[in-house]
Amino acid sequence: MRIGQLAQRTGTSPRLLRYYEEQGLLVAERSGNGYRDYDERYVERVRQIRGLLESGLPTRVIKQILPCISQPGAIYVSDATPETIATLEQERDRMTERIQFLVRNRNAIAAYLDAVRSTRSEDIGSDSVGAAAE
Amino acid sequence: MRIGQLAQRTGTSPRLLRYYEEQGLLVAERSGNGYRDYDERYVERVRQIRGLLESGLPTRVIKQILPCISQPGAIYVSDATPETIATLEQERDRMTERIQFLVRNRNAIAAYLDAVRSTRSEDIGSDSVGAAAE
DNA sequence: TCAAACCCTTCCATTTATGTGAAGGTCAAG
DNA sequence: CTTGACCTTCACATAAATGGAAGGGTTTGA
Repeated sequence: MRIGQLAQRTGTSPRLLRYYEEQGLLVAERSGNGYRDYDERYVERVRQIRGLLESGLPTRVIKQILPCISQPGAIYVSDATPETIATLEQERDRMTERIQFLVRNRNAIAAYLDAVRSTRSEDIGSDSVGAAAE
Repeated sequence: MRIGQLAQRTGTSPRLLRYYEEQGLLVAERSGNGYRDYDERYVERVRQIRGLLESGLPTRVIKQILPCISQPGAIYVSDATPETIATLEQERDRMTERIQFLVRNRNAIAAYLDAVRSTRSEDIGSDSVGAAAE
């Protein structure tokens, strides 16, 4: 598929996909006319890039971990240098920390919202106490 | 405590803490001489700011959610406008998505590392198969 | 007491990372 | 032969953070 369609299917823009290629994150094949040519797997790959970026990982790191987690089977296990492995272990641990941190804070927000809900319903009376729960 | 000490205890710099104050993220009390005066709770607050920023949340959002999750008891429940509540609900959900995404990818990395480990040990022989497991 | 270390504000410039806009040209299909 | 999608390239935008200088007050400890 061409760049426009991939952009559409991933909710991004052609511009952004070209930018990712420039950054070495998402290098496309080329068809005869010079157009970028993406196959189906690129859809998921773009989503992963977006997600990792939104989770605060820098492109430098994404570039390293993406080839390892894009392959369904661990076919490409061989091309892992010791440095890459070290990076991966480090990032795995960083992600674990980040997850714990986010869970704690998400729960704090949720708790606050619950508290607000009870306060509100106390203020108003006794109506709709459990309404609109998650 | 003064700004230098807070910086030291949070692994940041005075410069950054002043910057956060400028951004409305971390407004300090002032003692008589004009020096910023931080109490113990600011340590955790700084860590929360750092963590949320590293997790990809913009300052605009952090500014809104921080007052709600900093209070141990939900004392300050009252000063929540409907818009704030909407933001909080939205961010709670976004964080949930982010958590799920991170867990999936962290697990993918972990699985890859495990695969590498088995491959390596197959290559070498039968030694140290289950060593250094998480 | 006095110097070093710390603090203050303000201003301005720069860096890094992520992303967007637009100009000028090519390709393909109706 | 026009329209729309694509190409490259250069410039610009935004957010977070850093650095430094000017110019001046405060604390601390030798």
